[in-house]
Amino acid sequence: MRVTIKDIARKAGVSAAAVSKALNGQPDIGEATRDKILRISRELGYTPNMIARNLVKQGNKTVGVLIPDISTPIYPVIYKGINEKAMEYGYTLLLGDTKRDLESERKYISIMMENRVAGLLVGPVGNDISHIKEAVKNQIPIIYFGGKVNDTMDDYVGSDNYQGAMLAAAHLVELGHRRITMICDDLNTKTRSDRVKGYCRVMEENGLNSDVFIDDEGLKGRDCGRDAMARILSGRTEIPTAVFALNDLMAIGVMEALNEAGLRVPDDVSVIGYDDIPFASLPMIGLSTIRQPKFRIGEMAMEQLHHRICGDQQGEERKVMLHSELKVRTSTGRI
Amino acid sequence: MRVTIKDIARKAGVSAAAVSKALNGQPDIGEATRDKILRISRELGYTPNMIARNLVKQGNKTVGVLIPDISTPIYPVIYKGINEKAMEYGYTLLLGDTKRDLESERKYISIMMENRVAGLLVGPVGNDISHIKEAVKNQIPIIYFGGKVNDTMDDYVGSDNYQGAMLAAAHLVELGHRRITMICDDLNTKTRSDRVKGYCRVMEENGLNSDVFIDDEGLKGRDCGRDAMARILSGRTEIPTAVFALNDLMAIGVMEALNEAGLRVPDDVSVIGYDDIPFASLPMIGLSTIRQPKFRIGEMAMEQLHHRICGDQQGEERKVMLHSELKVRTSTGRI
DNA sequence: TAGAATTACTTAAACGATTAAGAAGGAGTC
DNA sequence: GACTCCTTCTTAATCGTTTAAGTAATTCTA
Repeated sequence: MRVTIKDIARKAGVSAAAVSKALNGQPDIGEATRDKILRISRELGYTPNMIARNLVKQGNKTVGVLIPDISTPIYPVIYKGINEKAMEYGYTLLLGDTKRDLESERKYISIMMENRVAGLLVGPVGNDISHIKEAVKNQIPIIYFGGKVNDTMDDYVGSDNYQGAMLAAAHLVELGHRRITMICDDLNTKTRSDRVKGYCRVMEENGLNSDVFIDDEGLKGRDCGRDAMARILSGRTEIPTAVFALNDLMAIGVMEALNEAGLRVPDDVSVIGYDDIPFASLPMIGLSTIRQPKFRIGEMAMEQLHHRICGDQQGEERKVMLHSELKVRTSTGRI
Repeated sequence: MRVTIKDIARKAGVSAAAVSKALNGQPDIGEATRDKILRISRELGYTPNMIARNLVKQGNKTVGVLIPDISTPIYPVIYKGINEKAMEYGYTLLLGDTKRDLESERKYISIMMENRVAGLLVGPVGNDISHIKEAVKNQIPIIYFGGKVNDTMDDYVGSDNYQGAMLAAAHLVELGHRRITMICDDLNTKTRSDRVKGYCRVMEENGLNSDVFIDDEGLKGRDCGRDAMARILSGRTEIPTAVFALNDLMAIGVMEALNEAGLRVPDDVSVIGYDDIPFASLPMIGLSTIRQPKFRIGEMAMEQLHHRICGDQQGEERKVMLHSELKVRTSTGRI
C-alpha cells in the first residue's frame, strides 16, 4: 500500500500528529525531530493524500469546468486561460465536455457536486440554466462564461459582442462602404442578437440603412454563409459592396459563393467575419475579423471564481464583458 | 453546512450505518426504513460525498489527463474520446495542460498523485519520461498517447505514422508521380522519423529515389514549409512533381511558396500533408492529407487504462498503433 | 417449545489526514 | 525550592463515509 504519515511516525518513533506538524512546517516541533521526519518521509517516498486532508480541512482546492465542446477554436483557449490562473492559485481542474447536450450537462453538474468542488466554471449548453442553479443550490459559487451567457446568470465573463460588431461595421464604413449587408443564421442567442444590434447601431449613426439577411433554412456555418450569399447575388439587382458575416465559418462560405459567382474579394465585395478562428490568418484566406479575448475570458473567469470562493465581494454580482479587437487582413478593402 | 448521512440518520431516527446501507441499496435493511430514509434524503437535498467515500473505499474513480497543448487541432479530439469512455466507465477527469513545459508536467504529475487518481493518461511533453516513472513508482497505471510515444513507454496508444506515410506516398505514386520530395523540419521524434521511413519504404518498393529535404533553419510549421519549398524551387534544375509535407501546416507553406513562384497546385505540383487539421477541408485549400483516428486514440487509451486499473492483463505491455486513412482532396492530381 | 436461523438493525473501527487540548520536562524567576 | 512558563511532544476527536462484527427481535424448524 501507499505510505502514510503513520508509516513515517512508526519509523521515526513519534506520533502521527508530530509528522503532520513537521510536514506542514508548523512551529511546535523540535528541529532535530523535524529533520528526522523529513528525511524519513523522503526515504519512504511519501506523497500527501489530498483527499484525506481536504476531508478534515473541509475545503477542496478543486474546481469543476464544464465546456460545451472542447474541439472548437474557442473553448480550448478559454480553458488555457482558466488552467493558467488555476495553477497560479493552486486549484486542480475537473473538466467535463458536455457535448452541447443538456443531459450530459446535468450529469456533470451532479458529478462535480459529489466531488465537492470548491466552485464551478460553466460554459452553458443553452440559455436556460435553471437546472444548474437547482442542483447547486447556492452551495458553491458559479461563474458562467462563453457565448451563451445572459442576464439570468449571476456572475459571468464573456466578450462584448455588441462592441465587437460595432468595430467590424465601423471598419467597413471607414473604408467607404455604404451598402453593407449583415448575414446571420438565426437570432436565437444573445450573442447573435448583440452582434446584429452593434451593426445596426453603427449603420444608424452613419445615416445608412441596416440590411440584415437572415438565412433560416436550418443550415449552419459555411453552408449557411454560402447559401445566404448565393441568394443575395441571385435575388437582388443591387448587391452590397461589403458583407459582415456572423462568424468566420459563415464568412468563408460567403467568400466561396462570391468566388463561384466570379466576384473578387475584396475588389468587388469586402468580407469580414467574427471570431478569428485559426485559418482566418492564413494568407490565402486573409479574413478580416473580430478577435475575442479568449484566453483572457478564461483567466478572468477563474480569477472571479477564486474571489468568490474566498468569500470576497459577497452579494454584488459581476457581469464582465471583455472588449474584442479588430484584425484587418486582406478580405476587406476600400470601395 | 452541507447535509451528511448523519443529518439524515438523526431525522429518520436510525443510525448512520442504516442510512449508508439504504442509500447504497444494500439488502439488510427493511423496506419501510429504506423508503423513509430515501424520502428524507431527498427532502434534505443530500449529495453523497465522494471524497469521504473514496477515502474509506480506498479507490478513486478519477483519472488524471496530461496534455501538452489543448489549443491544437489534435488533442481536443483525443480528449473527447477519453471523455466519452470515461463517462461510460464512470470516471471523472482531472485535466492539466502542461504547455509543452517539462516543469509543468512534473508539477501536474505530483498534483495528480496527491489527488490519488486511479490512473494516468499522459500525452508526454518530450521523449524522456523518466521523471514521470520516478514520481509514479508503479503505484498506478499510466497509458501514454499522442505524437511523442516511443518504446520506453510501457503502454501506449498512438497512430501508425509509418503506415500513414506509406498511404500518402503510395497515393502520389499511384497518380503517376516519379519525382516525389518529402519535406521535414527535423527528425528528432519518432513520429517524424516514422513518417520519413514510411515514405522511403514506398519509394523503394516502387524503384524510385527517395528525396528527403530537411529544413533545419529552426523554422516551424508554415514558415518552414514555405522556406523549404522556396529553396527547392530556386536551387534545383529539376523540381519534383509532388511534395509530401511532414504535416498540414508545412503543406500550407509549401502551397504558398508554389503560388508565389507562379506554379499551380495540383497542375504543376501536387501537395499532400499529414494530420487533417480543420482548414485542410476548406474548398479553397482542399489539401489532400492523412487523417489520424484522433477520437479513437482517446477512446482506446481510456479503455486500456480502465483495464489496467481493474487489474486485467497484468504484466503484458500493450503498444497500440492505430491506422490512419487517406483523405483525397484537390491538392493532388495525376501528373 | 427450545434452539437455530433469519431479519433488521446498531456499534465501532477504519480510511489518512488535521488540530485542539493535554502532559512531561526543562528553564527561568523570585 | 516552589512557582510559572516554554518547548516539544502525545492523545484523542474530527471530517463523511463504509463495513465487519455484534445484538435484539422475530420467524422457522424439528
